[in-house]
Amino acid sequence: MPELPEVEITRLGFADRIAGARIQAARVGKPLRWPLGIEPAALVGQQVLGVRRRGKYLLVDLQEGLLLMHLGMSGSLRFAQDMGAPGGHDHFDLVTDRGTLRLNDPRRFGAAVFVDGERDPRAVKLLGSLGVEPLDEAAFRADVFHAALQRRQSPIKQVLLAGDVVVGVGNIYASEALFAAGIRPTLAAARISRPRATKLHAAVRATLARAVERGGSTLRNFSNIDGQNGHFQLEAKVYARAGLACTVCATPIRKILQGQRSTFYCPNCQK
DNA sequence: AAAAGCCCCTGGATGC
DNA sequence: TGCATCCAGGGGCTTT
Repeated sequence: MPELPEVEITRLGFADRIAGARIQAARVGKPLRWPLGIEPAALVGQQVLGVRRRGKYLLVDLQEGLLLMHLGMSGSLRFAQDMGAPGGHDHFDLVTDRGTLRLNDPRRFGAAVFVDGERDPRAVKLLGSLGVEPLDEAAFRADVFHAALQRRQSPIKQVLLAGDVVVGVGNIYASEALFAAGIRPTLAAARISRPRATKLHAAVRATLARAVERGGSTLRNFSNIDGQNGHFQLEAKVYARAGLACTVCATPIRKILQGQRSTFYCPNCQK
């Protein structure tokens, strides 16, 4: 579900509201991808310092340690004062004096994991091999991006998705960014010229930034911290548009499978 | 090191 | 209506 824009929209929605809050209780529901790694009761009394994002992970900084949260394919977070009783898909609650942070995740590919810090082995394993942040201008450089692509033989779509070159680009935005750059998703990354890599670099940034502006995409489960849907899906040029006319040239959009994931592209606009 | 497959899990849409 | 099949914003882990 949630790619970088949706995770960032989620973060923006509650980071300021939860910063400074005191944890009063925590509860876990059915098992998520990984166990919390600490007794929920042991979090009580801790203060929440703030919320950062790394790729598609949220890092909730506590006085001692931090909480890594991931939304998986179907997760979403809510933050509210009067949260009410947890439903069948509410699998983690962090109750604070400012409100309750609740993770709802039907498929349970998401997670909430407590670690001592970013140097905790568990954190290193999850965050240590992530690529650069696409919206960080200092970190995401066109020339470095091109050089990284030169070392990869797999199709560019799968390199974008892998997250070890650049993070946060999921299945929707990979297709959208490649369309914006006019690059065929099946093209081997190493065969992309410097000018085209530069164009893709810009397209990745622009696509993600625009999606954040529009509140992310809502296909099925995603809603922001207050339960509202995103709107970027309405602007998708190729994703989930198989058979429909390309908005630029009217050629039917094609759908293919790459690494068990759907890819959408325009066979005329993307070479 | 890189690439390719396999899973984890639930629910909605589609087809017979 | 009932049931089987397919598909879905991810990504860690194992095997080549």
